[in-house]
Amino acid sequence: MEKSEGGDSFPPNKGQSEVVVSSTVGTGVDFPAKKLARQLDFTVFGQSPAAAVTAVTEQSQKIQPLVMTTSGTQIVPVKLTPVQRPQLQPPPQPQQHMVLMPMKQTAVPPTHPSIRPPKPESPRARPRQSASEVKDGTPKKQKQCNCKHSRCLKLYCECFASGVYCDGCNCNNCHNNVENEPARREAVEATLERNPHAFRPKIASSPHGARDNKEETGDGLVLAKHNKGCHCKKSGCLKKYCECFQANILCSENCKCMDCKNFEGSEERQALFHGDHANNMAYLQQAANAAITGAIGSSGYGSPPVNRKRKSQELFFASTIKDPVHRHGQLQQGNHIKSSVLPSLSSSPGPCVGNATTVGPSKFTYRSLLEDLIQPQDLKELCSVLVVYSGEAAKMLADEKDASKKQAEGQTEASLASSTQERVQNQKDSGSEKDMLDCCSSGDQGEKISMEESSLDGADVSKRRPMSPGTLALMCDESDTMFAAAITSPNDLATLGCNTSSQLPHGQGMTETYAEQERIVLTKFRDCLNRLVTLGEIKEKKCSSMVRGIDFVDQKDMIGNGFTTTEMRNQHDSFNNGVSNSPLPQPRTTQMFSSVATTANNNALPKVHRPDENGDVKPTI
DNA sequence: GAGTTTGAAACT
DNA sequence: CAGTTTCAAACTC
Repeated sequence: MEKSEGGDSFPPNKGQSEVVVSSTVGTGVDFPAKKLARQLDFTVFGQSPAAAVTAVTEQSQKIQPLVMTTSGTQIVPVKLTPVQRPQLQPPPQPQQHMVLMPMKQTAVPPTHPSIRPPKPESPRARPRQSASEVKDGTPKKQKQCNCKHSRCLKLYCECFASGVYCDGCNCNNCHNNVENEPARREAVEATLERNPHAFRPKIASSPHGARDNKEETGDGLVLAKHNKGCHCKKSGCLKKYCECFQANILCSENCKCMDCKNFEGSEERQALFHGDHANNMAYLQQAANAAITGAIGSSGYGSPPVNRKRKSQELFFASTIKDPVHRHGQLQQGNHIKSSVLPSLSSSPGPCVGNATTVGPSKFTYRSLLEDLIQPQDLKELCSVLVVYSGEAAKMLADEKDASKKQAEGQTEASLASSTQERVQNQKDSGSEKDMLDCCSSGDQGEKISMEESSLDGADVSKRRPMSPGTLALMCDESDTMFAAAITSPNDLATLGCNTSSQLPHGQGMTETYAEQERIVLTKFRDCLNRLVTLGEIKEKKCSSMVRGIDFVDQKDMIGNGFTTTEMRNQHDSFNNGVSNSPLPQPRTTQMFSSVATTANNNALPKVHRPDENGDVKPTI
């Protein structure tokens, strides 16, 4: 098997087309490739060239011929996608893959545009800083070695081990370049002679390569094994000295390490994990984003690998409680039902839930920063307010139109007739407002706040009684299909509209009213969302500052169900209170709602009372 | 930035 | 295969 994988045939033989030589562990998680360069995967020979090509990133700035084969195949080192760095390393970085390039029966190493000029002695640049490390999430250049005595022709040299020429490295007496290709080739052969697997990936044991072997569990955990295993003695396998740790994998039975702490459940490992994340704002932001977008799981947010090795220590599930993130996830599980009723605004949907319910105790998921901030009743009230706004807008427009119409025609009509019409109109207005409030109250009474239910409600209501365009607009996402199916003719549309709209004499007026209603509703809704964003940012900052406090015990009250700091609690309450008349300065959440409510006709806003979470009845709208 | 520590690679 | 040395990255100060 290995003979055919290319590792033994470095240069490989029988390469016929451009294929990816290494897929390594490019899982997308953020950690520097570093020594993982030696995880070059020769096991994927035979993969489709298309897949191979797509696997190569544009960062293949260092595409260089590496080894000439006797069978017309050339291994070309290429930079590849970032490899996952242990949870401690936030940013991704390019990794190197090797691509077999078809040769043209020439023993001369083909030149490549990206081949840099020979560099006998590289000037110092950033010593000991991987060029491929990234800062601020921006991928940087490939790692640069600092070899001094190996001429970059031994596996000590990461460039050499990666199968790439040194490029911009800080090495001395470098022979890992095109000008020293003969010596380089000789070194490769010698290396392969010593160890036929020298250029094979270190991480992964599957014949399909590292990628296949590094299973991701959905939350960033990587299941993989170091082929040879580490032999750490003093680092506890919790430093980058350890290749397993560096590869973001747990030590396995292949390892011969001493005092290993790189296993799932290791308190030290988790403590390290926590501490690093606590100081890493990027992770917080990433988690927040993941929660919001639902892009949770495989690579968005580093997490400890699953247990692969339990030497002398048992799993400490309880220890994960120390982990704010873990606890977060656990609480998320417990809180899922509650949060799931707000799929669009609250926690992230599927992935989060799936992970939380299917993975082991050390897995964690992410919650929206707004999860505990927005309650179902909040949404209900928001919808109610918007519906009221819609009705008010329609009413005002109708009044204006009516007034202008009367001004135009009133000159010639009897004052009695005019006043009669006005009375009728007012009655209609009242009726429309009443209808709209009925719509709202119907929603309230139903207590069906979940999106799916509200959608059904909307469909039912639309059959029973007219709905304002504002209401329909609020339901557009959920009931588009039903709404479209229900409206089979313009008459239906008119029927669906609230009476306020139907009272308008002309379709044109109705359209304008609808437009105005929609504009108002959407504007207010946008304002609410903007404020939610602000609140989320506030919460994030708060979370971050507390996480930085190192004292994770205190974070219990911050993350998860207990995330109700005074500020956020107030915000939440104010959210519920809406346009409460509290003399105290209103938190931002209050402003979010009050801005909606106060800009409307205050006299038209109904007073709705409902018990809050604590059973207290408070005025809301 | 210099010095130390560490563990893989190389060597015996 | 085991022990030692070399080496360069990781780490510390």
